[in-house]
Amino acid sequence: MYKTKTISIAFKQHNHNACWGNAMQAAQEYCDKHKLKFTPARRKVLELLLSEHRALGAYKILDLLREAGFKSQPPVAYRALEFLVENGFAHKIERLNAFVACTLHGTEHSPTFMICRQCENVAETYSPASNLNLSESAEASGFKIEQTIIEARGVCNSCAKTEIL
Amino acid sequence: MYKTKTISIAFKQHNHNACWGNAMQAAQEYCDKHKLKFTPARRKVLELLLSEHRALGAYKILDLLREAGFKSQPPVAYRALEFLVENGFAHKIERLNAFVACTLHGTEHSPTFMICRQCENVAETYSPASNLNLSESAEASGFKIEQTIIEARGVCNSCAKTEIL
DNA sequence: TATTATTACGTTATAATATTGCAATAGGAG
DNA sequence: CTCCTATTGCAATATTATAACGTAATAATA
Ligand SMILES: [Zn+2]
Ligand SMILES: [Zn+2]
Ligand SMILES: [Zn+2]
Ligand SMILES: [Zn+2]
Repeated sequence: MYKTKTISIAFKQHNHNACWGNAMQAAQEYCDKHKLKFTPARRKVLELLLSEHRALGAYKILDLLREAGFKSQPPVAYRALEFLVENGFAHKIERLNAFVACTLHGTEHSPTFMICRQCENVAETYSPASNLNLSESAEASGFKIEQTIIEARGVCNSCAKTEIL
Repeated sequence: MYKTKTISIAFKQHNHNACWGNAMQAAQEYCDKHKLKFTPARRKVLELLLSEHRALGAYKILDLLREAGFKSQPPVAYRALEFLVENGFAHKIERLNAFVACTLHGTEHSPTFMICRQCENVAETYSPASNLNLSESAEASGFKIEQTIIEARGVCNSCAKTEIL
């Protein structure tokens, strides 16, 4: 677990070990600063989500928590996930009923997810221009947008290569 | 049911009776043309979805089917919904685990939904420009987008007026 | 028409996802 | 320490969705 091997995130090569460590450290610092309790269960769930750039379902997380010696009733996972999502450390991918660690924490952002339908890796990007367009058209009808989530489904580069044609 | 009263769709005033009738007729014609079986359950579910511009959960639909004299085991609703979604007559709103009738049927479209968090009305619009931007940035990382869904959450005009401040 | 294949339906059961309620406990503020 | 609040432990339950399988209806073929 937490190998140094570079894996594809945002379907790009990167040093995932550093990626993981930076994110955990940033989370710790953010919690310290905002007096949030980064309890063992919350920390562990974030570690699990960060271990790969894939979406994990709540019950998968629950299994992993149990393996790690935590209690394993559903609320354990759901409460930790709620904390992480509320504080911007993770996002829920609605299409998958699953969760990913946020790769853009701290910045105010409307996330766009690119979800590979084959490997279920999830890349998160900003979506600045598009949201702007959307806001304008919404305002025309008096709708006030508070949050926008874009979920794009497709195939990543490496899965496309191995696809049966 | 199916009153003539104009209600807010896309959070705009319109003659919903005509809106409903046109959509049902278009669905019938599309099914005739494509040799799709527009069976009573499928028709009824589309009628229900079209009766308001709100998202309905599968079990709510199931209740309404039962009231209308249909069988009421979950597969009855899910099968009809699957048919409607597959053929573009309805969309699933993932955030709500619920379904809305498509208001842009026939046109190839990547839907954008504006979902009022208060009344749960759902307006569907195109999202042309934004998808273009997205495709470009996706291609840069080798990700091939097949489908994009944008779900914007907020408050509609009329709910905003009544909101507790 | 008879034969075969396909599609849809009826029914039961169960899986997968998520929440509620309440008692017990742990940490901080005063 | 004591009060207060946030968090946890635990049991039950709610909600959403699918699997499995036989039957009936329809379509395609002969
Ligand atoms: Zn990484
Ligand atoms: Zn992939
Ligand atoms: Zn209407
Ligand atoms: Zn509203």
